Amino acid sequence: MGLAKSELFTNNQNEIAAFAKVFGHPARVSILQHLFKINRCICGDLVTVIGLAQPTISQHLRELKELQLIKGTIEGTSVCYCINHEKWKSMKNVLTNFLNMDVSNPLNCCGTDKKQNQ
Amino acid sequence: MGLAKSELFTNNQNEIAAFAKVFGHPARVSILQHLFKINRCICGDLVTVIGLAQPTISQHLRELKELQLIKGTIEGTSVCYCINHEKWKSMKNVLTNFLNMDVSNPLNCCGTDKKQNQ
DNA sequence: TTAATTAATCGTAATATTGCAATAGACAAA
DNA sequence: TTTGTCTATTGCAATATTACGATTAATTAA
Repeated sequence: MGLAKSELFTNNQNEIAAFAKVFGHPARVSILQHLFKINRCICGDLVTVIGLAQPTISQHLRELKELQLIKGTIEGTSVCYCINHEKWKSMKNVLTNFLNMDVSNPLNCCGTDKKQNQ
Repeated sequence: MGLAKSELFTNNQNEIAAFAKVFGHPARVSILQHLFKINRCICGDLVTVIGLAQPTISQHLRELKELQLIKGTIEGTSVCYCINHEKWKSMKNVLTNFLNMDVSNPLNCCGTDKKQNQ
């Protein structure tokens, strides 16, 4: 199918998945790291820095823009992209909450004497 | 192509993407939340709780197992799954480092007087 | 042994993702 | 206006993902 049955899940679960999904490609990770590093960037830079074709970079930028994690400002013929700090902060909250899940009893719940299925 | 050019990126970038990717589906988010909540789970439970078919759940469990975020122990005819806390902790480190990126100057790098490209 | 239970695997259909060449659109410079 | 520069969009090919019915494999119970 290729299509997640999102109606089976809570808004929070779908939101976590949506943010995680956009980080699920190293090019987008790399783009974000670059944007944080230089705090200003145009698309052409990224093509050189990353080594993917211009339409590919543009496509990855669009996915980041759709989640509002970055914003772009037109400057003449080029576009200046930068991190949307407010959105980044709220995304970080959502994901950090998920990553910080913990159990009352952190001991191994499965018997170590049993056969490990893997 | 559908295939990421992972050779263009650092090990760290690929690792971040791999972890994020596995969280990029709400079913896997839900499975992990359930495992944290009850600290012990058999596959059949998940099929009931989540509402996807058994082969689908099994497939999602395999992806989580491949990254060693969970482990399964055979108990009779069923399999007890639980969080691999050591791996969860190291994954959390990797992703938290990424999410905690910050810039020296958190001000908007793009002029607000310019046209917003979106 | 036979039957029942449980989870993994296989096979397949539908859809999504990745990547890029070609093109289009927007702007600046000449 | 024309030309050059930069980014977005379109269209497409290759591959990946999601989901599930059917089956298999492993174990337990009768």
